[in-house]
Amino acid sequence: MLPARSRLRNPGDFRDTLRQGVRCGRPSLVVHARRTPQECSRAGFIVSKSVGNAVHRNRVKRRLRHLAAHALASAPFTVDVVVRALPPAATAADLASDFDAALASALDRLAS
RNA sequence: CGAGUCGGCCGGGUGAUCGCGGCGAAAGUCGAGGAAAGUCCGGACUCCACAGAGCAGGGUGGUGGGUAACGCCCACCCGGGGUGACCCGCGGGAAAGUGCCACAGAGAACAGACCGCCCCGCGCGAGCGGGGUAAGGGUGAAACGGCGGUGUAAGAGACCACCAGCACCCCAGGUGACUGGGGUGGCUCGGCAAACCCCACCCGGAGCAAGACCAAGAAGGGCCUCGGGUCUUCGGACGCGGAGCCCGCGGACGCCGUUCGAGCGCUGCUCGCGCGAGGCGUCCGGGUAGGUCGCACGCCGCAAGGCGAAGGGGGCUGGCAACAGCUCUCGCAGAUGGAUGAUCACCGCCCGCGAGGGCACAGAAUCCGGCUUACAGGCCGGCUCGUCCC
RNA sequence: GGAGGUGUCGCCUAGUCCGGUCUAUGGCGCCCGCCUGCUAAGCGGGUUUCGGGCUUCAACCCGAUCGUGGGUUCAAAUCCCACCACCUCCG
Repeated sequence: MLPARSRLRNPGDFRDTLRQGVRCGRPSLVVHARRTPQECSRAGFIVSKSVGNAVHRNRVKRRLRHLAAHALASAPFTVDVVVRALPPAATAADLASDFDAALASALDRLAS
């Protein structure tokens, strides 16, 4: 999954990424991303109470983190990414394709 | 065999690949629950100087025991339900006091006469007036013991026998709640304390965002209002800037105070006991939201090792039991935008003819003991009733 | 993690402390009528919801209902217990 240095860990980083980054939505989630001068890419996740109880929220967060670990390793440049999970994420079978599509679109817009 | 009742336990398994957090130099090793939940109780621990007294306030409420403690658990008593096993009960006090008992009804706690019954007087009569009467009717959730007899104008514990109930006394049993038996008394006394209250016992307050240490910085945050912007379902929502007010840090000035003592002691008052050199007001300046410990077995020791624990399991002893004692042995999640996961295969269970689909409730956040609530499916045992067979 | 608060008609509320005709008060909204040439405003009336009597409609009547479920009481929106949902605060 993601080691601790590849995770966003304070509120300031979250806020900067949400406000200054590009945004791409899919039915089950929204991806915010921005380029960063850090040595490695980082990811953070926002899973609100409307997604489900603690078990479902943890499961969604872990699946997303697993997907992000592969995706960020193959990104062409280092980025900070914040993924906001929407209520359909709890039961979405195509969470992986939604995430990949949203992140690819975000990286395209950052590259241009 | 059928129906029922009570209790205990489990909560998918194995393997492969890729990963995450703690510890470790590495190899490696450990890594969610019976409820981790709700936060309803009780403790440990930390700070408030100590955790003191009285009042106020809050809690508990049959008895005896268990426990670190409890509002929890066990056993027994009483009341109610059930043929029974068994279940349910905030289960002290209503002759300490205050209060309430709507509507209906004559009358609602002091007694009381609407209908009826009886007597007397008046009247031709229907009836009217006065008195007696709580046995009958009616009202109500509740109407001042029950059945029978004596008695009487009619009646009435007015009197009698039996029964129920109350108070007191004696005897027996029990640690006790209480139970059984006998006697005396007045003849009978309503309900509500999850109404105030009285009685007995218990409770100091806050909580790991407690608290301790280190580093950095001298900045901000909140409320309200005005201006303008974006979106709008026209209700409003979300950013930006300015003025004012409040809070926190530093500085300046003024006032009060340093044993004749300001102020403080984190729920209110009084007392007592302390701490105590700063406190209050005005003006000016201006921004950190970091880390380590607490914290995961602890303590002592350089070490070898030793000692200990409200932890799990086994055994023995005591006890009806809850539980306690002794002994052996095992294990120890510790994250902080928060690890404990993902994919696949086989087996197991459920639904479906099949293809196939599904596998409950639910995720540690300082740690324990309880309670309550949620929960697919499964396992084990005790007991009761009914029917049949031996 | 901890500390508190609130649930009453479509919406906002009163009533809860101290139990009783509460078949739940008021406002907004909605419906009907009057007024007007028409509308607005104004005036008058009705309106919690569900089930049943009940049948073509209307009117009327009965029962339940104050977040949910139990309990105390003759009687519960009100008192007690448990649960559910939502909201606020903390350095």
